[in-house]
Amino acid sequence: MVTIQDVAKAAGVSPMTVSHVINHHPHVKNETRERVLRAIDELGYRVNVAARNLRTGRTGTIGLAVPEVDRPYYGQLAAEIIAAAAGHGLKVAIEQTGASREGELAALALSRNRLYDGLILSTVGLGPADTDLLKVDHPVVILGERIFDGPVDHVAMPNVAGARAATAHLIERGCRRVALVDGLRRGEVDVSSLRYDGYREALDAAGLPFDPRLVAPIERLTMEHGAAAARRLAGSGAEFDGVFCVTDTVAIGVLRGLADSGLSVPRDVKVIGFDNVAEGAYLVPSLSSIDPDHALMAGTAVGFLAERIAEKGKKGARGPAAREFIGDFSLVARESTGA
Amino acid sequence: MVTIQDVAKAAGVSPMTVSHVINHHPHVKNETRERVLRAIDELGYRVNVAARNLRTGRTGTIGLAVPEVDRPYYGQLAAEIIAAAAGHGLKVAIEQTGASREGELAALALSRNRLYDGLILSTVGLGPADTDLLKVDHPVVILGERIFDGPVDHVAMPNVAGARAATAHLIERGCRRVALVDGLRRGEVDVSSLRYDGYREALDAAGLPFDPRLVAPIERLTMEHGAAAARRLAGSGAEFDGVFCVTDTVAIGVLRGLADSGLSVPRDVKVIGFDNVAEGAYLVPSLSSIDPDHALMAGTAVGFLAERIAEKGKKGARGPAAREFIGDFSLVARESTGA
DNA sequence: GCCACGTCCTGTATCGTCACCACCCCGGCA
DNA sequence: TGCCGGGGTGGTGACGATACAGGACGTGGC
Repeated sequence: MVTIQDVAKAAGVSPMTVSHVINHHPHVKNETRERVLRAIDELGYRVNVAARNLRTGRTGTIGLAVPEVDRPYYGQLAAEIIAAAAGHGLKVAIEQTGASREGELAALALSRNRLYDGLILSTVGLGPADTDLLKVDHPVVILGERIFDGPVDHVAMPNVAGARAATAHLIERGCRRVALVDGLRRGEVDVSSLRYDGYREALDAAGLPFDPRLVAPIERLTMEHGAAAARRLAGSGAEFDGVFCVTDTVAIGVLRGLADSGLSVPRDVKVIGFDNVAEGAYLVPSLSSIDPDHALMAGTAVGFLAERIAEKGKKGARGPAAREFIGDFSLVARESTGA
Repeated sequence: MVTIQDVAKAAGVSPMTVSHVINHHPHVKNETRERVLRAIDELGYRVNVAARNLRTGRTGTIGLAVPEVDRPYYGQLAAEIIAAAAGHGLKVAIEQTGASREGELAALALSRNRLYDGLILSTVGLGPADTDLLKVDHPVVILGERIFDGPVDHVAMPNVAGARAATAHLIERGCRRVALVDGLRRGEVDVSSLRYDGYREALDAAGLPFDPRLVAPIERLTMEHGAAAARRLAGSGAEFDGVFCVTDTVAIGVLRGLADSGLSVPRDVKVIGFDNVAEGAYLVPSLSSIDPDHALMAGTAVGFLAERIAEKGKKGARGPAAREFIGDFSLVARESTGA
């Protein structure tokens, strides 16, 4: 294995000069630099990242903990995060938490082992009760929802407002009995609870009554459960002419379930989702959705994290207190809520 | 920062003993072990992964280079790989190559920097001409297609056989004019070329003529391009009653494009894809596809890589020569090829 | 009584890099 | 002439862990 020493010897300089060249430090004569670069090339020298990491205390890698990358939403999120991180010279390692509290804690632990410079955590399992666990001395950014008064930076979706807009859109399009397919509401700050709130607000604003029979809770936010929920709704005898689905992934399942039940979208029932995953535009009927501007959210999350990582370098200032960014959204009306 | 030395001092043992405890080495008295564990706990000691990596020459992380994780297929592949790697105690960092040759080379370079113990490369841009570039001294497994006589392990899809089966299925269901939507065929070993071969074989076997007007090449294997291709086909005046799509992602677009053109699936046109992505089962109509057993392929790829990594540890034997595993497949018939 | 062996533990020497600081040299300026 | 400053370069010493070799001690066989 060829080390920096070997290169130094070959180029007739000290290892430090080689290091300066590698790291683009100034104060190296052009001629020297070129001699070093030539030696590097000839010997086929490659920096040993592990040694550098040890010396600098940085790994150049951040962790991204998501429930499962194979759900469309998280895959697209991961892609955005990776792209944004690349802009900061950071690599991204993905942890799958399986949407469980344990998985999320395990990801936190890895970060604590200095395997990652920082962690972007897309929480599902952690709740306000766990804020203490987040009081760690390494950079963490929570992405996707809000942990009330958490001690770390948050990049949150416009959950309530988006859900309200989605529901209002259904109502505008003529729906009077809007169903809701959402996940288990465990507290005040999980996606399902927040979007439920938005749904309720929109009903209230329109003066429509809330009918608990139109709420179909599902255990996991998957296509499978979405489809089952739609069939359950259709089979329950409760009348409904619109469905707000807590995520697009669920909505894809719901569209399927409605078809299974012989209901036509948008004629019999209008459907809207949340997340605006790429697939939505290509479904038949195409899926209306709330678009939370993933790129901006991903960019902001990575930006927050990068700042925290940078400020750990300097000893002084701990930087600003926990920040919160709530993304904006736009409504994308497509065929599933069409006339 | 608390180091192994601090723990050793607190527990009244040598750093090595602490190391042994951490790494579950035998030959440590129970009482000693517990004393050490208590010290670790009290001091809040965490191993410094960077230092361990430097000393052992391993990082415990493998790279997974895919074109883009936000395409359903690669997202699902990534999920399987991450799960399989976890079984070997390996983390996975994802590189997005953007389906370009440069991106794939960049991923190789990172691996060469010992940032990763090994690399799983889902090639799209590299061709047989690049086999030399793969002659590297660190573990690499090519996943997804075959680079002819490459010097590294391969885990390939049953591309030709699968495509033949898909096309034959359309023919069995009564199609006589089967169109093909595939990517650019650049050589002999890219996905598009191999699946094209399978398509041709099935036509020949059924005694159906090949009509070049029924081949719609697209630049990138995306939903967008798939939809455009379908509209092009429908508008071209060429008659067709079946479409084999080179991937499911493309097929999702094709279904959309056919709907835009007023064609009904499966009544007017039957459609089949390749990959069996999860979404396929929930589309309306649900998508018939070739299921290549992702879990097995992912498991095999990770297994190959893990073996190579292990054998690098011992100095002797370079292990077996380049291996090749071609996965099996099954045909999943759904509504899109229904009566 | 002696040796061989297994268990349990330790001292020391790196792994390859970069931070820190010292240093040299030379031109410019008082 | 002497001093200063800064561009360019190098020496030293960790970073925190583990590999390796080996030592102390106890046990058991002959």
